[in-house]
Amino acid sequence: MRYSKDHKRETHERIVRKASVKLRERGAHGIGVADLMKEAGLTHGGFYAHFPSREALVVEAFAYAMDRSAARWERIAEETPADKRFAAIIDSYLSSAHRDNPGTGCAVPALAAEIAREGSKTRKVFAEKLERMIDRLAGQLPGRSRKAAREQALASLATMVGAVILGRAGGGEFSDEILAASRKALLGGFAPEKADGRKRAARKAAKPPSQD
Amino acid sequence: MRYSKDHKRETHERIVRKASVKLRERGAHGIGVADLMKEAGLTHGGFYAHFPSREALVVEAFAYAMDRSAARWERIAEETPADKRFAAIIDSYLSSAHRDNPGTGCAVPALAAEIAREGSKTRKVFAEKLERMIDRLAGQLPGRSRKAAREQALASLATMVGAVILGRAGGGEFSDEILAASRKALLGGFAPEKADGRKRAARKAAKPPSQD
DNA sequence: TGTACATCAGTGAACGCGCGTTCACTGATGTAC
DNA sequence: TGTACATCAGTGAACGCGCGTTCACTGATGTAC
Repeated sequence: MRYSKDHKRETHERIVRKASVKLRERGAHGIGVADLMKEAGLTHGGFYAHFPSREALVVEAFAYAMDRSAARWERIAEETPADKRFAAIIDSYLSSAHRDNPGTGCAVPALAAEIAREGSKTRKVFAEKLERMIDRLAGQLPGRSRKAAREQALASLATMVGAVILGRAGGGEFSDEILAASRKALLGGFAPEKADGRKRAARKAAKPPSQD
Repeated sequence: MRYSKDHKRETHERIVRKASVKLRERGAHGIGVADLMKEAGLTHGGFYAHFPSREALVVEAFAYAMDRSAARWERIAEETPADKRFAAIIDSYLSSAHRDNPGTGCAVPALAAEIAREGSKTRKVFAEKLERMIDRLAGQLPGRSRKAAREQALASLATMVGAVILGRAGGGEFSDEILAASRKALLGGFAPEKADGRKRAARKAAKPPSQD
């Protein structure tokens, strides 16, 4: 071998990682192959040494982002006492930081509507990754039957995803309002993060926290 | 005037109406000017006699669809006893018929994620139309303070939008499951439409019901 | 009422640009001896 | 250890296609007289 054993794999992963950020920020059709490669510090010609098509990268980057989200939830669960885990996930998901940084946030609010229009292969990847996320969420709801926990996880995820999408699209005052109302609905009135325009602006300027 | 007074206005409206269906089905960037005009029975060259740019049509078609959704909720409210109005809207929104027919359904789950990436002018139109929808929804929650009704309407809308998006992207068994779980969460266990794969297929084949 | 004229909604060819993809080439690095 | 060679990750020019937009033209219809 002419390059270190892992060289190509590392490049491949770097492309996927950088692409997953840009795709969440700009949408599945919002950025071209040349820009995607530039993000990874390469030129566009080399792209096809790593992926059979642009579409293949989109699917891989999307799957990567969803795995990161599930992993993040696992990490939050490890770091939090059992009875506060669900609330900790909700608070993180419905934070203004998550809303304001789609590139490092959950891929579902950023890309699910576009996934719905893709072929069955892409949708299948999505469905698999989504199951993992739901399992992680349902796992933080003890003292219920498996069925009841799953039901609550599904409905909670719907609220979380809808709130982040609406918050991002609406902007302004409304944007804080819908996060707060959704948090309240999911956690029963507990609302640690107050809506605050200045705080929002400050967070936006700060280094984006990872929500992966 | 060479043509009947309303001729141009009628054509304009027909383009907007047809475009609003296709845009909801295929996304804001999923269809071209030529196809959009073809839908209205015209050729692409005439487009710029009606709209300054493709973008302008997208905004207009989007606003049109959201107005239709708010109007639809008003109509449901008129036809339903006061204490069942909220449930009637939820049931309609979280139906498999709505999930399976994005083109005639609510524009929010179809297009909100893309709206979030548009300029402030588009986002402002979205925010205005969304307020109307929220008012209509909050209006069906009597016996609460205005503030409490609005909060519940916001959180409910988040759940509704998230459930339809996830249902569309996920497909299969999951798709019925998330609608049912969300309905249960919003209405407290009342679930008139059972998850049923065959029924879903049958509805899909049938003429799409309007969810506008 | 009938005829000549004016208007403009709509047509369709053409343009320019961006983007996904291809391909001949380069040069850095590992291997053989 | 040092040198010649082989490999292939990455380069960048080029191609072809689709799409938004422009524009000269058409022809249906209303108006003037």
